[in-house]
Amino acid sequence: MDKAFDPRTVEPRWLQRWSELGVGKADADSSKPGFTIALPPPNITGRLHLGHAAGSSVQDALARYHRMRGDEVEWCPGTDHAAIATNAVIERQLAAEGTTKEALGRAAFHQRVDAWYAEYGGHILRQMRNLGFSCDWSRSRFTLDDGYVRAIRTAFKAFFDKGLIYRGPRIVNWCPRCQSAISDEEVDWQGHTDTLTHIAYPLEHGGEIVIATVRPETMLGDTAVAVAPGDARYAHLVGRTVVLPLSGRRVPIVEDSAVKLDFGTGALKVTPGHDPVDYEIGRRHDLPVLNTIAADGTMDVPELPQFHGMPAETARCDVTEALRALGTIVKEEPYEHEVGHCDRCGHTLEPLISTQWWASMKSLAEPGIRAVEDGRVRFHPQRYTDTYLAWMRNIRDWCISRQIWLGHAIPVSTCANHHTFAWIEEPTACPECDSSDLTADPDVLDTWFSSALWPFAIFGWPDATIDLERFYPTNVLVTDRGIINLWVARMIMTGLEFVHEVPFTDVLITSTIQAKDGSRMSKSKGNVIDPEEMIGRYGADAVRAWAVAVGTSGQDVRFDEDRIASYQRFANKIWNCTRFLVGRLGDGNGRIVAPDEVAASTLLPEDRWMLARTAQAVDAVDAALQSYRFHDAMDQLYDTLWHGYCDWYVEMVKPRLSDDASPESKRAAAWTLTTCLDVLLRVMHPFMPFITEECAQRIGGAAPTLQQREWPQIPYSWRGAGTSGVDSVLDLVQAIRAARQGSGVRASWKQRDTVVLSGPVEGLDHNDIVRILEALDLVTVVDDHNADAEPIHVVATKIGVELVLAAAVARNDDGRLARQMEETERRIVHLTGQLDNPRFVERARPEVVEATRRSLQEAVEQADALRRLVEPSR
RNA sequence: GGGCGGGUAACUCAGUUGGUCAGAGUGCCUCGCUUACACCGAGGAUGUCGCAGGUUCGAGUCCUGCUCCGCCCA
Repeated sequence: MDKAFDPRTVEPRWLQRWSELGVGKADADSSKPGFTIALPPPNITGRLHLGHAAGSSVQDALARYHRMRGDEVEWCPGTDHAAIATNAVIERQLAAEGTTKEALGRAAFHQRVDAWYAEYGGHILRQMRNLGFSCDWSRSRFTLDDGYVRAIRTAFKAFFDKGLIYRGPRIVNWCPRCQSAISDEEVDWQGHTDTLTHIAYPLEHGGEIVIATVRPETMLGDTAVAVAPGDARYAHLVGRTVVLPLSGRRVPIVEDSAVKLDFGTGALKVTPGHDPVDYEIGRRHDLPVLNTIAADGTMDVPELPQFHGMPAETARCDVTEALRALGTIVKEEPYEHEVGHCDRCGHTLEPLISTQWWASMKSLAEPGIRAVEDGRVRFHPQRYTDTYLAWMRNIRDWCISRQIWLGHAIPVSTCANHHTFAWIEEPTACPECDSSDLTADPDVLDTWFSSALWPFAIFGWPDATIDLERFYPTNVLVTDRGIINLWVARMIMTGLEFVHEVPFTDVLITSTIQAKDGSRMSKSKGNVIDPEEMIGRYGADAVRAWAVAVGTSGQDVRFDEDRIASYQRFANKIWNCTRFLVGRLGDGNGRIVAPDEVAASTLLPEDRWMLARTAQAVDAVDAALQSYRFHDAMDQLYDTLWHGYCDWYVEMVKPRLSDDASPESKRAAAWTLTTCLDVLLRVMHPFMPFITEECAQRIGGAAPTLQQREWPQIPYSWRGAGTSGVDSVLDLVQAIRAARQGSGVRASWKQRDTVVLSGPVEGLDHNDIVRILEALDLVTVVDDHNADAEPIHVVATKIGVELVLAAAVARNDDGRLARQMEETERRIVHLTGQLDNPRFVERARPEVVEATRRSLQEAVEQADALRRLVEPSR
């Protein structure tokens, strides 16, 4: 084995092996319990980013864990057609070529799209395969697959026939660049500093009312001025008429509770055609709706030719100037607010009235709310339940149509006799009047409509397939909190509606990885971290372990490359302790000769100590994964392998592996070393699959992959075997080391020091203590020290010693004992105070009081030991 | 404006029902290249757990207010 772990030579070997063994492929006929994860489908033309890598690491850990637990695991991958994004790319290409999609025609446009998919599509899944994620690649799905299209049309038609889908004019978020409506959930709000302009609107018959707005250009579409009900400043004006500057139109002053008293002047210009709040006000007061901005974002005011056709942003300045010329600008002040941008292309959105298809959500939301309220779906961390419920309880109808060409056509046609109907198979005649003069709807569906069907559409719904029966509902959904409403909620609603079962029982929300400075990672800021680069630098295991440890706390985390590096070192540690066993217990061919199990009676206390620690780690991992606390699991494994196994156990046991050790003791040590490493490798495998495979392979008799090994079953005998005695000796070792260093002895001085034990350790006989002490440190335990040697006194938790340094150094009491004494006494005072308080003894739980008493006793014992050592010798 | 979350060692973060919970990793200081590992080992220093109140025998841990920073929704 090489001196250091090199992921670049190890990883490719296992990628190939897993692929040959078909590790991810699920058998729908298996009789094992099922465990299913639907991979949140990434954009087919996308590239893997850190968030994907982190989320996939978590899913892979779950998948690998459950395979080892004996479940039939289906982790179904796939991709999403990302209509708006891809549509935008193609349109940009066309524009660069000096043409448009309209000039090209639909057929040619779709050819362009197919060519684009062929060239860039699926790259992200290939990246995932190359990183060893154990998805079931044989079941990979794409939202434009034929079967998937049928699922979408089936769902659409079911909604349509139930009257849950309707078409009508409403105010929408319109992207003038994409030329399409955008749903509320896809609006990217960005902070802007604009100008809040106060404008005096003259009243008919004299007087004025001053309104404040950040969008003066929309005043051309004002159809009212609103004030808050009961606002004393304006109550006398309600019902009067405003004469709008520039257009001269007469509009009423109304009262509406949407108006905020303390915002601006307390008087609001109402533009129902171009502001969602105003739209609602307009509905309540039956105001006319004027469209003064066209779909391309230019002013549509033919009656005012000086503004007509200019971009709205330009018009904002020009209108302000025109008003200034009229002398009606009262005040202009800077104003910070949030402005909606298109999620996909970044363009500023323009709220405007548009005729769209809508899905009525209220009746679908109710079962979805109940499913979460009664715990059929659980969010982790739990608090996201509130995010979900708040949105569901205030749900609004969903704009499902998009005016782009790419995507699923809205499966609706209208015949010459104005019969409108939804269909699954493309129709040739109207089902009502048999007319063959049909017009198909030109719009396409929101991509999220198809995503909403993901957990069952991937398994063949609407057909009653074996896969659907076997794998639905899925168990866990691992995703980002940003799409709880956009996606998770909708999957729950459609799952309940169409398959009558929740689509998953647990939703695990992963952390958002921020840039080092806490800002959001984004391509435009250029602060994006490429996961493949990190993997190249530190190895896949390091990146995975980091992602799993850091990515499930439910808290945002700042990217910290050093943290990944620390897991690289951990992988190296795993490698090297395996290398140690291969060196000492190997067959000469790089494999460990697995010793036969030894009789329990031959195990020494330190062997039982290691078995117990290993058992504890396995239990902790199981418990942690039960509640998705991956961080705890990783911490436990890191600590047990590095500090328990490598730092302590391997060091304790080294002398027993030499040729002059007793064969029985050597066998016990060899068996314990091998067995514990094997167990730890298996338990670490879900988190660090490559290094664990590579090392486990070197322990004789292993299966072709750890994925075919069982999750360790810990024998009862491993647990609870009294190990506190060993811990006490280890404390003592640390104390001796500290004392020696505190005395200024050079560490390189290799003469053995002498130790005189001051008392027994429970559960250990004298030989045990001597063996462990002498194995871990350059000391010899003797009955008594030389009378003229001056000892250093050392006290650990339960045991004290006199340490005689072999090196003739001047005593350099650094005040260690005095500090220790002080600390212990402080502790005694604190604990005594607590126990002297009758209210504590009365009210605290008995086990707490008991624990406190024990602590006090230990402290007193330690103080005694300190005194015994210090005082008589002075 | 409404809601949620965060402010714990120099840095990045853990702290599951209030009672050894003041931790880890990194960094820093001292020492050591001892045949598993310098991607290492041994030892060490560092925190009035954002601020102010309150509940409690006892509070990073619960409640209230304030403050700063994120996110979601309007």
